[in-house]
Amino acid sequence: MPELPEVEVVRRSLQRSLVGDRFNAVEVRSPTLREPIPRGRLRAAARGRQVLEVRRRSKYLLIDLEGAESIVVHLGMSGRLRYFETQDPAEAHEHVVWSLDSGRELRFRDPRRFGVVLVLSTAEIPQDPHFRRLGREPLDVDLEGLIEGSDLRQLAVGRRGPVKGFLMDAHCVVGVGNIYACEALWRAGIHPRRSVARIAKGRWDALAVEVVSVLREAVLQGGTTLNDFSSAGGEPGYFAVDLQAYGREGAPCLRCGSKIRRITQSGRSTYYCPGCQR
DNA sequence: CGTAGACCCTGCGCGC
DNA sequence: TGCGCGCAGGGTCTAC
Repeated sequence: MPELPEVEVVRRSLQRSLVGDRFNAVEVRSPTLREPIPRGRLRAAARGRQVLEVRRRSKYLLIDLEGAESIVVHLGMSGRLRYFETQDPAEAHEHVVWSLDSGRELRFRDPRRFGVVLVLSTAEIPQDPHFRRLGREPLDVDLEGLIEGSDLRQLAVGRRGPVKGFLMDAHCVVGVGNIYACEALWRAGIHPRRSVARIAKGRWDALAVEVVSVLREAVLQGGTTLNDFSSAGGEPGYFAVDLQAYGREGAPCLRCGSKIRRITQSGRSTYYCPGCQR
């Protein structure tokens, strides 16, 4: 479900309506997601603590609480984090349900259970295995600025293999998943199988520009809803209509008219235009 | 060190 | 209608 834009959209809706609210209880309904859910720590963190801020690092949501602890949520492939009224009927696969002082509930639902829910102290976060080796935020305006061609080129030094895998490797650049990797490469006119060792300086620049623009546009459109993605308030995203390569196998390229092709790379579908991606 | 493949898990749409 | 297959937005571990 979620790449950087979708996680960012959820973050923004939580930031708007969760900050200032207070957790008062949590119910853990399944023992394990991708990792065991830390019941005890989650319960302690839910006891009367106010939400100070909701942040994002890579595809992780960080719900900062009083007491210098954060509830950390990763949505995996099928995870959703949404609030509900208490009387709203429960759906299948609601693994964690928090109740809030406002009377609402925050529910984490994840049929495939590739997601993660944990609690970390502020001090633990940078050292934690989930965060320690993460790469560059492409849209981090405050700290490092937008990602540039020179950043990508440096990150790719010593690497081999196709550029699509490089873009999707969170140890290099975070937040770019299968959809936006395909879209950025289409926009930049770069073949997804091209080796990172064979990309000229100017093309790295173009790629960085397109990574930034596709992610930004997707955030503005509320993310990409293919199946069931929604913000924390339940609104779908509208970027799917702007996808120009992903999911368009056999359809004409919107730039050159060639048929969009689907191939498999590292077990994931790649969509690209054989006519204008080189 | 880096990369490719298997694997984690459930649901959906398709062809038969 | 029912069944099997392939596919799905992520990440980690293992074997090379």
